[in-house]
Amino acid sequence: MKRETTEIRQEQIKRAVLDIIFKDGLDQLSTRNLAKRVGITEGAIFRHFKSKRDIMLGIMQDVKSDLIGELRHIALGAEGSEKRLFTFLCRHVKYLLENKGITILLFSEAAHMNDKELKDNLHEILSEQKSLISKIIKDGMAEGLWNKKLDGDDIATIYMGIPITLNIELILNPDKFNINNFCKRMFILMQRMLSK
Amino acid sequence: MKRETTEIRQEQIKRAVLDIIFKDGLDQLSTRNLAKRVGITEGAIFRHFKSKRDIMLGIMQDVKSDLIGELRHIALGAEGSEKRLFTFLCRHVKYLLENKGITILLFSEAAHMNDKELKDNLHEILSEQKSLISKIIKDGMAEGLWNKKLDGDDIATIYMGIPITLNIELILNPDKFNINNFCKRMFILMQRMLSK
DNA sequence: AATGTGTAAGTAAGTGATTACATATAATGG
DNA sequence: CCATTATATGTAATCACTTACTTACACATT
Repeated sequence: MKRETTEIRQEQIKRAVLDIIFKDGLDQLSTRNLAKRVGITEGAIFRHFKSKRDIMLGIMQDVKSDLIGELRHIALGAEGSEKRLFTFLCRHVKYLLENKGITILLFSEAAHMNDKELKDNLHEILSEQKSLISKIIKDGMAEGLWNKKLDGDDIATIYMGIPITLNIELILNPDKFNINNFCKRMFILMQRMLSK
Repeated sequence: MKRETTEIRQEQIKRAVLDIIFKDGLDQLSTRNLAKRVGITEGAIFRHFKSKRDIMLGIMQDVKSDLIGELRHIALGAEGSEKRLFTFLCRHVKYLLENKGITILLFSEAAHMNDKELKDNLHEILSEQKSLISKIIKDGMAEGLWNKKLDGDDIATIYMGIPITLNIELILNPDKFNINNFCKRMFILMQRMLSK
């Protein structure tokens, strides 16, 4: 009967959620399995989170503060647009690789769309990413770097597909998919799309 | 007690699956709700499919024969690569718009990855799409239309993000998202990416 | 002694699937 | 052509099981 503080348990539980999702699949994400993975009983889970839904909200909150926080910092930074776009993309990819269950969790929430708060959170996360990308692109156009006639939103749409596709490949093709320099390779294609 | 043939019921049931997924969300997809939507009882569902899993397999089979069949026909057709790429993309988008639950269904199967047959089906669907795209791109390069130095697989990766992103936008932004000329707009960006 | 963290055993509700039985439609034989 | 038998499609009730969550109680730390 090892005891830990709620703070520690909460982190362990959120970690376990992502771990289960990526390694065992979404259907294995029950409070039973979650408890087993953390090494406590099911009841203890509810000592640290008032509901399963609350765990999900907590994870989304982490994404907002960790990932979005960093991405915002990059996008609004002082570097040139080209550098910012590259750093942004690489940071984004890195985060997804370090938190492999995140994408599935987010999109499963989109698919189970009966919870307004969860859906709003996801919407906020994605639209913020998109608008940060749009910002970088607009800056790059103003700098005279990229073609001004392009629609920034369309570019952002294409951009958003990259991390999602990455995650799907990671699930379906964990061995075969070439992850080396992934962000660099994608960046080059984005650059070509944007060029004058 | 209206009676219909198994063939008709099977179609109705598969339709209802996609309808429920897109309109009510994945968590509403129970055999109970399915029966209600079709207008029969739960037991009757199992008269026409031996399991819920079999319904999913049936839908995947439809995707393979309908969508993939058409895409293959386009990709391997006699038109120029540029025309084929455009037609391919537009057909792909059109299919997803007409079968709005499909993407969610497919990727939820990827997320619940404990069923090898379902996962293999999904893998087959996606990798076939990718290789058809790669084919078109390779042809275009051989025609001297596009930059030969580009990695066809990377382009295909970017391409695959387009339909997925489309579907996510449809769920999260059903009103705001601009669907007009979507395939044309995406095609233009693809073209820029491919250009010499 | 008080408080925070744990456990074991429950709950009600929902799941996919099966059962025994009913009835509509088609096929058959006189 | 009609009565009878099969067959295909339907229903209502129920199955065993899983789910998220709760309760009553125990024990560790301070």
